[in-house]
Amino acid sequence: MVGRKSLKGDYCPSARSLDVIGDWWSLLIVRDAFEGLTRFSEFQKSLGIAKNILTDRLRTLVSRGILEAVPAGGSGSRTEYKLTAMGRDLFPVMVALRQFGERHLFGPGEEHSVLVDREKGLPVALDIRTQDGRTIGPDETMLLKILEEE
Amino acid sequence: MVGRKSLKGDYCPSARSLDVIGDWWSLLIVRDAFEGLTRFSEFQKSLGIAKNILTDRLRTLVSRGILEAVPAGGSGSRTEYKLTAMGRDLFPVMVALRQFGERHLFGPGEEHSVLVDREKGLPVALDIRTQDGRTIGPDETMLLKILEEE
DNA sequence: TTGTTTGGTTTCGTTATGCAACCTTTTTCT
DNA sequence: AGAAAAAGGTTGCATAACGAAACCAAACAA
Repeated sequence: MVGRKSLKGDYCPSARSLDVIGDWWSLLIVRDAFEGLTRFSEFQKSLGIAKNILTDRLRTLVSRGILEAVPAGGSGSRTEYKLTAMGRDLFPVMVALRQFGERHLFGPGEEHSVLVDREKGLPVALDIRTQDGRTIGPDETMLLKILEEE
Repeated sequence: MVGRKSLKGDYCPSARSLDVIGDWWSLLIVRDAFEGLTRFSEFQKSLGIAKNILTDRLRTLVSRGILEAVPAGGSGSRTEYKLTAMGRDLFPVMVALRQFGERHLFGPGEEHSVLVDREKGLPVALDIRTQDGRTIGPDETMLLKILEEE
């Protein structure tokens, strides 16, 4: 292996995103961060991830601007890992993954957690829309490619 | 390693989704499939992935119901890999990743491809909304957890 | 101040990945 | 039809990523 391929230079935004958070653990860490976990041990307990790997992933997520390492409130002190503004912008990705899972990955009658509107307690919806408000699917869209020149 | 941890049994739909398409290559293959690629060689050329890995990923995606292997039109014949209905339901995930990338992973003035409404040619939007139509962010939501019993 | 938890690092063995060579079946060219 | 090329893989080997467990220093609690 010459090293895992990097997609940094790809013109496709999805590819670049995967380059940043496409790792198997990274999005799970982000998911937990959305649920309020901040400490090394919390992530480790929640995910069952090896400590050396968690160390690496947290560092990477921090270096990429998804998480920030802030000194924990106390005196000493230890660090807490919190989502940055950029990290919070991953919310739609998490919701999209969730909705896919809900629809396809649970048997009938099998229970799962549900993301709800805090105010009314009703499940949230995610949709893709045109500028004039129509909800659309993959077939009603197309990709406008930009060709770069040297 | 006793084998990569499986999240199949997790009650969190996001986790299960990641279990199915959280692999580094899988979502890139799905992305290409959304762009109309169907053949082994097309994916290989587009992604620069090693052939043995591509073989493995295509098989896995088929076995999980994301892609289907259909005999190519001709006489012989070779197989084409197409998104299933379930696979097409990954569209919001792709769009969410794309929007994140567009917002954070390109420098100002740096060009990238854009997903547009086929009819009007305008960029599409993705948003998360309550049942009564308000667009909301992570702070206005909460997770309703289901505790399973034995 | 002694012990315990937190937040790691190190070592080592296993798994995943990439590369290149090879192979068989289609398709294309003549 | 026959030869050549391309498609669609498979195999073997080298290396990088990963996981488990042991170890360790700084914080914190008693």
